[in-house]
Formats: sequence, C-alpha cells, structure tokens
Amino acid sequence: MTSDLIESHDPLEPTTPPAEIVEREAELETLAEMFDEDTEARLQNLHVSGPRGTGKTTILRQFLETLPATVTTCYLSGISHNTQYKALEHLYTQLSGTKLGPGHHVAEIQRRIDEQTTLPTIIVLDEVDFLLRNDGDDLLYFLTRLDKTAVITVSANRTSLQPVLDARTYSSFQPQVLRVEPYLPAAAARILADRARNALRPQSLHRAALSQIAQTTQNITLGLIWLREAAETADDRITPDTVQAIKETACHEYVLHLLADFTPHHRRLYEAIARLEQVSDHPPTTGTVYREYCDHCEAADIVPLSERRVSDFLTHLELLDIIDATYHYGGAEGKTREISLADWHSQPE
DNA sequence: CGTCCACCGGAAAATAGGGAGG
DNA sequence: CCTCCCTATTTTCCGGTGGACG
Repeated sequence: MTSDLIESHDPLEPTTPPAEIVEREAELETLAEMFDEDTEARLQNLHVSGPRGTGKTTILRQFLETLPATVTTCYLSGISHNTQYKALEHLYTQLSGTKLGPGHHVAEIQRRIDEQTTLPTIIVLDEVDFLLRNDGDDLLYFLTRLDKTAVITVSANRTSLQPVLDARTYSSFQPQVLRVEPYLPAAAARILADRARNALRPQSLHRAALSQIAQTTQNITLGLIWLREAAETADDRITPDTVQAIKETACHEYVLHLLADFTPHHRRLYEAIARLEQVSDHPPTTGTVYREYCDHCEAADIVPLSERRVSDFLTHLELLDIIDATYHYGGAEGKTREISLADWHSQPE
C-alpha cells in the first residue's frame, strides 16, 4: 500500500459531510426561510432536483441537523427503500425507536405511523425516482396526507414529479421546488481543495492536477473518488499526468460506488455494456446487451436473470446516469433501446 | 395494405419468507 | 404445527409499437 499520501480517508469519502458547506449558502438559506420560525404553521412540501454530485443530499442532511429538537426528522433513500413497505418500516423505526421486521400489513404500519406523527415532522425521500418506479406513488400519497408532516423529495432526474404522479397524489403533494444547479469548475475546485487539505499530506497535490479534475467533472462525488484513486496511485505528488492516467479507473470506481446498494447482477450488466462499448463503436441494442450479460454469467457459472428483469435493471442504470438509452417505440428497428455509457465516462480533454 | 422487426412494459403467477391466531 | 394473512423477488406471458418493405 503506497497510500501514504493519504493522512485521513474520511474527507475523501463522498458520504462524509464536508467540514463546512461552501458554494451552497444560498440553497441552505432558502431552506431555512421555507421552514423558518413557526415551523408547525409552515410545514410545506418540497421537491429538490439537480444533477448528481451537486450537493443535494449533503445540503438536506445538513439542513435536518439545524432544525430545532421540536421537529422530528427522518431521512430515507428510495434506492435501499424501493417499496412502500420498506420505507414505512424504516420510518416507523426512526419515529418510534422500535424495530418492526417483516410480515406486517402496510395498513397496520400506516396506522402506527399516523399515531406517531403528532409532532411536527419532516421526511426526506432521497432518490425518489427509484421508489416511484418500483412501487408507484402510494407511499407519497400516504405521507402527504399525514398531519403535521412535510415531505421533501429529491431527484436527480426530474425537475417536477407531476408527470409521474397520480393526479390525487400530486394535488395532495403540491410541493415548492428547489433547483440545484451544477457547480462552475472553479467552485468544484474549491470544494475538492477543502477536502484534499484535510485528507492529504501537505504539498502532495499539484494545483493544476486538482483544477484538471474540476474542469473535467463538476460532479463532486466523482471528483472525490478520482482524487482518492490518484492519491493511492501517486507515490510522491499528484500531478496532472497522474490524474489523466487514472481517469478510467476513477470512472469505474464511481460506478461501483453508485451500484453499491444494488445487486451483483446490476454490476455484471454494467460490465457487459462497458465491454461492448470497447468492441464496437455502434451502440448496442437491449438484446445484444442481454446476450453479452448472459455470456458473462455463464463464464462465471452464474444463472442469468430473465430478459424482463434485466430490462428493469437497465432502467436503474439509466436513472443513475451511468448509461444513456435512446428509446425506439417501433420502426424498422422494432421496439427497443439503444444503449451506451453516459458521456462522462470517456469524454476526451 | 399486410407483415415484420425486437423488445417494451403491464399483469399475473411462481417461489420464498415472516407474523398472528387457532 | 397448520392455516391464512402479508411482502419481496423473479419468471412467465403477451398485447402493443410504428416505420420499412413487399
């Protein structure tokens, strides 16, 4: 291990909150104003959108911390809680402090939660697209109908949830909206620099190396992983050359980070697409990807999932912004998707 | 105008698991 | 322990799509 450039791993972890939030003061203030003072009277719903790695989750977690103790808060991600049941179970555990376990009825947990939310409560539904895709909007409908409860949804894919919600759900939801814009390269560089200062040995990072990362991607999660990979490879100083050389590995690690909460089959599927990308410059179609995935499985002596199932997993990769999919609803090609890795993987310069 | 491409995506069913009551 | 309820994951089934091509 030549990772002696790294003095402390935590600041480079995307899930570690920054020592101080910079470049997002305006958004934090907006949040503070929205739920200011007499919180109970101003409990309103909110939808937050913005590309990946722009600080949505970080801002909201920080915001929940600043709320007075009179407000109950709960954070949950639609990736690990992709059904109403899982989300309700987690919510109940948070609210009551007692675990529930499987085997109950949704209606029963709903009733219990209803009893628990007698005090002002704010619930954050991060990565809400995955829950909506997988299990519809019943949970959101239920939550928005609770007394003294505000729901904050978060999505990297949709600026408004209206198109994917039942009319009755949306009219009960009626969220304020907050758009989180991408960072400018200079801002991304400042954020990464703050983290690097606390993580790396002094003088070990070329300013030019850091700004090269920030020029290439304004996604802070990707930037941090890139930085970490560079630090683990370089034996003395991180130079622009190290950064350039490690780029592909960094992207790969970033995808694995995104897929950490998914199944091994999601990762195999990604590998299959990446492999096809190298072999051909013509974007493969769903069937080609599936056959490649099956070969991949067979070589590893693993039973592949059905085509229908894999089709859903492809949609997951698309929601994670790992792949781009062009839909063909008929025509000479038939009804299918053209699939390619998202362009941040190998954009030159 | 009919057929075909090639899979989308909804629905139902199969499978596997846990809780409550008798 | 058995029955009947529930959820979660995956497979099976299949109607539907719209431009090309005869």
